[in-house]
Amino acid sequence: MVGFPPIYVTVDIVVLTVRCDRLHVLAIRRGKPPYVRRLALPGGFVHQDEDLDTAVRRELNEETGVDVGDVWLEQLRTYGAPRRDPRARTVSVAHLVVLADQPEPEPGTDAAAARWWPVDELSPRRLAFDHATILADAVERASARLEYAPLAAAFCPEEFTIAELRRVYEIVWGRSLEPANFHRKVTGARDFVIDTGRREQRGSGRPARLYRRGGATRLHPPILRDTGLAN
Amino acid sequence: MVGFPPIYVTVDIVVLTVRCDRLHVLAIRRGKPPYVRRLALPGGFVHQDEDLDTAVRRELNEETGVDVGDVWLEQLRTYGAPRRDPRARTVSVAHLVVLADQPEPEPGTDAAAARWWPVDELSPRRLAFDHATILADAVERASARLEYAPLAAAFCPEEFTIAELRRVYEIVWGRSLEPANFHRKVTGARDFVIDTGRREQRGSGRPARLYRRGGATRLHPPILRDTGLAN
DNA sequence: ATAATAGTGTCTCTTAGACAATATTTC
DNA sequence: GAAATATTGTCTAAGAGACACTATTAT
Repeated sequence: MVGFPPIYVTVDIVVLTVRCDRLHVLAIRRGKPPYVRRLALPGGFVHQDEDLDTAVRRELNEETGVDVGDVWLEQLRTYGAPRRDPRARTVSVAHLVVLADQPEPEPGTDAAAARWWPVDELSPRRLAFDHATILADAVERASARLEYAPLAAAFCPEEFTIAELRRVYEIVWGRSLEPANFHRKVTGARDFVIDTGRREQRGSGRPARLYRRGGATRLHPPILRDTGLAN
Repeated sequence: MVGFPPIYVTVDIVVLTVRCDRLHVLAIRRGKPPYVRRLALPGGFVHQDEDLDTAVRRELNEETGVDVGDVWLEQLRTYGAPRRDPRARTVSVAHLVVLADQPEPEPGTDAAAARWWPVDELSPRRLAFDHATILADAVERASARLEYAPLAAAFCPEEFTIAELRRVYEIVWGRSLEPANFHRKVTGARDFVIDTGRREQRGSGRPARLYRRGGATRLHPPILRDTGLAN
């Protein structure tokens, strides 16, 4: 292996959630150069004896205090432009994590610097390194996953109403969906959501049934975002 | 950056093509341990000043003599289990490359060891490292891409008939498609294929129109593989 | 009763899929 | 003409989308 200068391997983590009807991402304000005072995605070096997703769970816990028990976690893609970090050659394996709405990270811990930011307020200039690209790729991935995978439920609490599920689609896709058709679609798909039998009453209007996430790994047929405009 | 032992970063490349009506992958017989005489995917170390896809193109050219001008190249995913290579800790960024049928790699060159293998003849035990997993993931990715991306044309020569395009789908998906419906679908999708005006005559039967790949990056609506069975 | 939200019915239009029919070539 | 393959026509069924309608709660 001589002659091949080693490269630092890191993980970067795009943690998405929905709060106050907006898509949010977890980011940390940098305290030192490079990119002082800019925002960065949580992440860090992969340890010598650690699998990639193990590193993701460890960093997430260390840096943000997020409990990473049973969350949506998938590898996004790897970013390796030679000068993406001015200090040294690093290759970063980016991951996507999706959570239900969480309280703000605990103050007074290592996680204090981490905060939720509305994604649409993060102009590319506010982010360090190539993190704007990574974030954009993550949002696009989440958008695409909603079409045919049970990702929306990962944005919701354990039990949720169909309207809550629909709001996730609407917020991530930035368009409204027909409540009636959406309802039929997701309740009709086999094992996509499971009726708990309970109901929720939050305000005016007829109380909605509460559902849990079903065991299906795919939604078939998918809910397509567009009507061909993207062609 | 002290305290973080560096990790070797490599690229592994799954080069797929269709020859003789079967899906083939380019693989190299290993000459030394570990995994002597097993088959390995082409690949190698990422150089210090090289982007990831630059490394892919360089390795592909060096190891297989494949001309990597205008081919389908996409990043697949990154494999980083701590002991995936018994010699040292390596993280490999796997890529998918799709080509039209090529001649056998040139004998007498560095590429001599590389050969095309029918994918369905490569039992996991014949492959080195975690390359069986990578190959399986690559085939699954290609399968999925065919549904909504113009990947099939990458398996075909510059100009192709609709029947050739359909054969790609049939071979990768392992099922037959209705020629009439497939024809309507792909010729009807905007900018998916472009009629050259020419025709090809290869044997008996009415000569088929020749098409080129269109500029569309998406096929909408997609051609779905299954009818919900995968749910 | 009215407002509000949940959930169902129904209609139309598009598309997939099956398969018949036609077109154009070689033998 | 017979065989083979390409391409178009036609029918049916499923699903998407629009929207009317019913159900169940709070005020």
